[in-house]
Amino acid sequence: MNKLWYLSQISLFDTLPKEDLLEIEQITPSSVLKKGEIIQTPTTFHEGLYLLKKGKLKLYKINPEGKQFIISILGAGNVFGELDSFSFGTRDTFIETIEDTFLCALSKEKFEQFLIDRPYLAVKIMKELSGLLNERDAIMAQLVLGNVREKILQLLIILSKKFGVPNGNYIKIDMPLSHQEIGDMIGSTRGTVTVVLNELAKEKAIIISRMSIEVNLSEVERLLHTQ
Amino acid sequence: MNKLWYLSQISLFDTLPKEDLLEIEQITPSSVLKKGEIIQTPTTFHEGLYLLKKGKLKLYKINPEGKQFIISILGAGNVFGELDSFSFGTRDTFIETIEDTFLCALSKEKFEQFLIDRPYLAVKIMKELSGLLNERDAIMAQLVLGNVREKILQLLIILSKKFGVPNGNYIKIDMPLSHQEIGDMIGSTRGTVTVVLNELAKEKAIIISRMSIEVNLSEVERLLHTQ
DNA sequence: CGAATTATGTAAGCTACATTACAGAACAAT
DNA sequence: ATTGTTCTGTAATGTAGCTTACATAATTCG
Repeated sequence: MNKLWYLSQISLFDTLPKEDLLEIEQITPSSVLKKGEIIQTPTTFHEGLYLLKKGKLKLYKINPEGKQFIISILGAGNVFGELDSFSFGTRDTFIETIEDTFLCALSKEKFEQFLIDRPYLAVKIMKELSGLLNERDAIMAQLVLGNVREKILQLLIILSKKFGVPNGNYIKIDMPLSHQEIGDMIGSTRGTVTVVLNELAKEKAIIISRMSIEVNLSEVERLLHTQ
Repeated sequence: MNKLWYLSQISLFDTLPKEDLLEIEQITPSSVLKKGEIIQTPTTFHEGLYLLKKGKLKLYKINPEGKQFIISILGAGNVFGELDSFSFGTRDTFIETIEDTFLCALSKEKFEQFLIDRPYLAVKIMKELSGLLNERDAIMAQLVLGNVREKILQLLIILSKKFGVPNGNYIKIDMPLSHQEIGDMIGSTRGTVTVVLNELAKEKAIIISRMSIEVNLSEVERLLHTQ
């Protein structure tokens, strides 16, 4: 599996012709990161865009009391980083790998030139950003309006759509995921998450084991809409 | 005050040369709406982009129990609407005027042609969307991590920066604003908002009267950061 | 293997905030 | 002026979910 294969998996660039992909491959230095490395904090970021080729990142904020809120999990194909006053929603956040990860970096100059040469890419990015924005709005509404059970149900739906791998009647969320981290994604606590997950497991909506969740998507969706 | 004046106030278009503004003016039909009109619901939207020339809109979602969450307030200079799979964060939302409002509409064809002719506009839109995204992330974190008092403090900061008019040592938020609506913006309730606002007024951080709030910005910021 | 670490289960007690309810004040409409 | 409507103040009561605490199981690491 060469570099080129990864690039074609990256949604933002998936409509580029082959010669463009080859060019990106040549101009982008790539880097390898171990699980648990912190790539960025609100005070230490460097300009540039990054393409996530393999692995997963969590994007989070921390409040003055040290409580963490995970805004989003990025997987292969996502882009992040900041250029001028432009970013993919990663400004003032912590970014940390939650798996071993491969990145490739696009410098400011390279990206700008790339953009000038290919006007259709800008439209693609506009749509990508617009999608992120709509997604965030939907999540925000659920975070504000729902109770913990509903928030967990919605989170499971989102994660299994984004990171799900079919496994019989269930969809396995392909990611190590502790109850604490789930709590940090929905603004709840470890203990409460444990209780709700066990409830849902008893109702056969999910199957849980240590650091792993499998989702019966249709059942979870049903539960969310019939609360 | 002619149409052209409004257009130059619109941030997305504020770097366009005069001849471009003139062209927009000619190609955009404008419309006038009374306070309280619902422009869009999740099921009734029509394609096109809209420039808000004067007035204010609220953008909100409603959950199955009928509870409302106001995602954002748009003022003069903001753009909204949807084209293809592209929007400014207004997908699946209700949009309602909270003041008498003037809009001008850009059709799909006009907008696309405009974009093709002016590549720098795409970059401007990318930055605009990216700014919205970062703003939403910051708000979301506060909504999840903060208590009601903190959420109100942050909201007052945002609103006074976006809609503030200096008035002595205070900044008047230039918008009719009930306690219910404030509750709907932060996921709280009318009664709780009343209590907290009266607390803040007693602490001289704000001055309140019916449907009106003036903010002592530095004091409000101090309170938020020293909780 | 044994020790240290991390994830999970569970429960008592507390608290911030919602719910509900009522009353007065400001405003709008006729 | 009178009536209806909307906004605001306040308080009693209820409760979801947080805090804290402790115990067990699973994993990692020396």
